[in-house]
Amino acid sequence: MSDIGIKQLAKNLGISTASVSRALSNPDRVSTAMRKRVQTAAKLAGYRPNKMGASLRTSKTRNIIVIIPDISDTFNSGVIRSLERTAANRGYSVLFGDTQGIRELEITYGDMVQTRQADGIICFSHRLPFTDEDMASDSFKMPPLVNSCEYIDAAQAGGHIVPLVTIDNVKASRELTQHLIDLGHIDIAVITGDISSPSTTQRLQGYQQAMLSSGLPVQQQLIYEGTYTLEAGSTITKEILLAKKRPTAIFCMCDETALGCLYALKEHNFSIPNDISVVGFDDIKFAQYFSPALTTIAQPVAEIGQQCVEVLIDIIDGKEIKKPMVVLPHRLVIRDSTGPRPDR
Amino acid sequence: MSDIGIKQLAKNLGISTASVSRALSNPDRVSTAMRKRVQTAAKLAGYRPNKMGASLRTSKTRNIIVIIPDISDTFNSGVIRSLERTAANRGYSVLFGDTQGIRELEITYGDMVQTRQADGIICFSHRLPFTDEDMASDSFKMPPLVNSCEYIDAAQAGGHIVPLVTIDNVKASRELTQHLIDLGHIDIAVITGDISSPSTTQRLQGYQQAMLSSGLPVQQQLIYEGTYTLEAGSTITKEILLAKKRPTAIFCMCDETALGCLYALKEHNFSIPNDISVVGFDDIKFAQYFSPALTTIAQPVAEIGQQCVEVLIDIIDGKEIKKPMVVLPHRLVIRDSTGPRPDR
DNA sequence: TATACATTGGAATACGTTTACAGTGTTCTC
DNA sequence: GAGAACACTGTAAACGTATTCCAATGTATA
Repeated sequence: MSDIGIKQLAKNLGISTASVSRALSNPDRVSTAMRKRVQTAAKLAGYRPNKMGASLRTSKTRNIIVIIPDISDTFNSGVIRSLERTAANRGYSVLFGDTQGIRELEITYGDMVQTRQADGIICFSHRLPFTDEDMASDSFKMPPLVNSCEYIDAAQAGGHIVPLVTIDNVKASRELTQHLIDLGHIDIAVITGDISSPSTTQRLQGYQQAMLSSGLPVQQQLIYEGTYTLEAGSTITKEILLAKKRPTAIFCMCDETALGCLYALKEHNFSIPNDISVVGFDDIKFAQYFSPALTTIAQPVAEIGQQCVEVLIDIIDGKEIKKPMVVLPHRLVIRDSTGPRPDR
Repeated sequence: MSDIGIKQLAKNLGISTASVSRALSNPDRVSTAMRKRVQTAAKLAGYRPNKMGASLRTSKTRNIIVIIPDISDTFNSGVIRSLERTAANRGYSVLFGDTQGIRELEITYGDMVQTRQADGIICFSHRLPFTDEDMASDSFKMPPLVNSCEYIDAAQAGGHIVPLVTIDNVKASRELTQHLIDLGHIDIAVITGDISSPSTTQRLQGYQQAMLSSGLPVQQQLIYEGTYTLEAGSTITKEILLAKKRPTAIFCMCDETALGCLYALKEHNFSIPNDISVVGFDDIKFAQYFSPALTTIAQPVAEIGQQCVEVLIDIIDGKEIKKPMVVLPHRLVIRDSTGPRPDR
């Protein structure tokens, strides 16, 4: 803990700094005697190599910057935890940038690779964290970057391929909708996420596909634009209840929204699933404790986080990536918030 | 974005690196003409200063490491978000270390200040992230560190005073218990958090104080040792229901536990608050959407995060800190999960 | 025995920045 | 108009490490 540097340590031992460095970070390039001597001396003196110095020399920071619109979102939290864990195992630290969806902040955090504060980026947004200006420049070089859960349009990315770790949103959404259709539901309302995000679009697609392939009409007035929040679920559900012809099922595009939805329904004395069925998406840890327990799509949170980091590190290490897209399996979890369509 | 350094930029402009550095980071120490010239050239060339180099020189990283047992805990998430935001405003980045309560990981992350990867630490644990061995060493110097919500025993800290940002857990717990007592409850069960954490002990104290000052007995068999999790709430509640003499109220030491508790009660067809009252602690964003909406103690999440960062940066900047402990106001939020003691 | 070869340690350098110090020219003061 | 004060810029030395050369030593080969 004493503020000792490699030079001082070398001097104490009467050897060169090179030997110290080797003994500590490349132990096999040095004799056993030397290795032991240096290592014990280092421990004794409480020597801690200054990572700044090392980083400057090697131009590797062993940091990963995670750019995320809302770090306190429950689904994200799960992924984050896994990210951090995997990164730590691989010898990387994780920095977080919570952007609140603000473009300017995205750019700021995106810049951290350029300024050598991080070796790569994991992004939870559908936009790249670089200015159009930067990306248009012909000297632009895409830094190591992996996207989590949100597809980035190749056009927006200026032709760059952005690796992606995700589930198949279309398919998951189709299955979830099909589950409702199988229960006899015909009028199925949807509360979407932010309409600008591809995950929302994809889930909407899945919904439409399921409806059409069962010969059911897609009713535009049943599609409500929301956000991935509790509040949206609550307020929009009230709106839905005011409709002349009420749906018998509500598809919420995330679990938080579904909780808001359940809340509003119960507030108005609807019985779930007897009067109205509700489904969510994500399977956050609370979902099974909701009342009623929520039918939803479970995303493999831990695997998503892990894969993001693995792929990113591969890119950082300059390895060839076979597939730019990792699609992980989801799971339809049927609980108590869905039931047969009520007779009218 | 082109990989250009300060030297090259200086050479291009036919000036010294000193002038470039000054023009960019100390603009007032340079003539207007020079400033403009350098700034436009820098922008044009896409020059991004290498922070590693700067850090090495200044021995400031502008990083803060946050050591936290569970990053995905809903209460923590809120604080984290605020932390990150405040830090960013003050020009600091935040690194996260999720320790899962594992001692070894705490140490690893605690070491990041010694290895110059961060300037200070914000800690969410009741233990310091240093080995006893290190702390015993007389060359040990406490790095800038602030504790969030958890008191650290001075003895454990080897006599060091550890700044703390928290609410008054004893008082909050007392008020919460008093609320139940005011409703006529006498047999009030408690589901604690991890018994090793001071916040739990303090909340327990508050409970006992309230009981005693109302002349009610503290019944040891009503105090159940749990953890700050959903699962604990659910399983322990079932245990409580099996007791010969059932309590009429349950005090859960965090909202997640309370949700688990509500779940178990409903599963066994208890009506809340008619049969049993339930209170939580924290007021996580879900609390008001629970059914019934949860009576709880609201912690000022945003302020906690902000204060932690402010105090830490003051310490880093070597400022004298007036008070080593910042106690923020909490708020008793009465919702629908509590009601009068039922007649038996 | 002489030569090639493997192993090991040391000296020096580079990474990219900031900053103390020195130097130059300009303006101000009396 | 001389000297001081000032504003600005350049020179060069760090910061702490990893690594590339080289030299030296010991070891196996011809």
